[in-house]
Amino acid sequence: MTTLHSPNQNHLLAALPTADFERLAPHLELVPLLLGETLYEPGGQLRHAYFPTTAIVSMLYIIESGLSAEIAGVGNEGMLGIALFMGGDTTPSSAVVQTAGHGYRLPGKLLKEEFNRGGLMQRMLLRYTQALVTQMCQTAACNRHHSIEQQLSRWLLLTLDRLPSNELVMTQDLIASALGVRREGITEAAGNLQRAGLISYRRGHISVLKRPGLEAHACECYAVVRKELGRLLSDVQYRQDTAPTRVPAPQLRQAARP
Amino acid sequence: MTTLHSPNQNHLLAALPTADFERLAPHLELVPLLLGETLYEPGGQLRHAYFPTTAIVSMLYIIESGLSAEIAGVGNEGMLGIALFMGGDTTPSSAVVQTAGHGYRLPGKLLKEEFNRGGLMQRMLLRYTQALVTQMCQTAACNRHHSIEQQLSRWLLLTLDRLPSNELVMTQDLIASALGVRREGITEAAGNLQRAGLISYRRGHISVLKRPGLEAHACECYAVVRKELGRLLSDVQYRQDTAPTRVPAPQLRQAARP
DNA sequence: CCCGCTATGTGTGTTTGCGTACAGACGCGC
DNA sequence: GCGCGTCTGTACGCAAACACACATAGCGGG
Repeated sequence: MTTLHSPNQNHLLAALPTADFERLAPHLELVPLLLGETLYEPGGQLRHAYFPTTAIVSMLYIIESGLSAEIAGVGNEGMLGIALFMGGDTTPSSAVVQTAGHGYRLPGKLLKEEFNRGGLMQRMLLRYTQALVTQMCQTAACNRHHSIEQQLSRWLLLTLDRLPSNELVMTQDLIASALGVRREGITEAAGNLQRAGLISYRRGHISVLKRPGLEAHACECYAVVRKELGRLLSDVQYRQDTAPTRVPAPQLRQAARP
Repeated sequence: MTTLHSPNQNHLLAALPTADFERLAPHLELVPLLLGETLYEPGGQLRHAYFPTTAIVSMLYIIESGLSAEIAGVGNEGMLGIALFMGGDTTPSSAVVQTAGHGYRLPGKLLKEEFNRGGLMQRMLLRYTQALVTQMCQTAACNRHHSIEQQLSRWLLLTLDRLPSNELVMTQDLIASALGVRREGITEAAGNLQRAGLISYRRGHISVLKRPGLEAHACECYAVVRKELGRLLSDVQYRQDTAPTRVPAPQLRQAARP
């Protein structure tokens, strides 16, 4: 019998040394992450760290006027709750579930303790934070200089990389608030991509038809983030025992362009 | 006799426990940081960490087309070279001196060693990184949603907070590349601020005349960053011996608005 | 003191994305 | 299988910022 869910579906958890993992395992709680659910409120205390397995969570920054901007996305390659070990227990950004699925959560106190042991877990978490920072930088520059259509392409590709299928369940409204643009802007950009035969759209479901074409439409930002994520997280050693339930290798695929 | 320069002018160095500081001190090298000088090239190896004292350094992200976006600014409240202890020895962003002055540099290897001791230095560096991340998030959102004039106001205030005087030496061209906009955009925005009597401009020199007015012109982003920086770095304990040469207290002033 | 470099001011036309408004269309639940 | 709520497509006018082009002015070096 195969378990449907396993902490090892998350790359960070799967890369923990056996001793560390076994110490944490009893405290890992499987939680369903519902579409649109808010994991962190801006300014609130962080009670848990989340390790997504099949879900994707978006780190959003919301300004006074209610407008938002996505800072970074987190899938099974990462975790949420960086601030727990960075100090200061709160984040200024909110975390919203972008693709429904599951994840494991760990009481914040335990994550902090584990981090402070200073072992491999610490190294991995810091390395991951660095990858996250890279993503944030690229997003910031992309926001500034690239068109909505390019940004949409980038976003679709990054999201797709975190999913097993080539279809994503997602309304244009949600995408718009992730990219920090109007819903109509997404309608138009998505329309263009559809007319170009790259994607197909149907009320809340987007299928990517021609991935290479989409990559050509996207700005360089996609390739850069992909490459950096690969570089920083590539040398991770997975535990032996993860083999059975392990996801089909680091799920982020190779970028097509050099 | 008073020394003109001292590592204690940098808040992070000034907050190190005596034992830690004395271990590092012999390796701290005072370097002049020239206007426009590039400390880090994107993708290059990080040889040194920099602790600005009187200089201000801008972390810039430059995209393929040559356009840029400022990620964050670093003055004597912080340091450059985060990636050294986060893992992966390189940064995707470049670091450019925005206000000439001085700083101390430390061989990267030593910073890493010190970080890995896991003491107060580690806690401080992580805490500072968290503050930096906050700044990056706010900048990203600000890029997306606020006008050039608001962004310019924010930027002037943040820069001013890191300087002893109310004048900054800075061409519109440099500001433009920091904010990732056209030079003409800055000319226009600065013209408006000048006509409003908030600043005065003269070929490479900007004086802030009415700080409160400028704060009113700026978006919320300024106040948010200020507050968060204060919160995260406020509980720092300075060493006794820093008293003589110490800068006039945490130089970041209190935000005017609540 | 003058020259030349560089910084700054200004103008025109164009593009992108925003705000608003509304019509149709899909799909879920009853 | 019907209805309603939500999602999607489209259209208009507008504002912000862009690209490009050029005129002027300050400052430092010779």
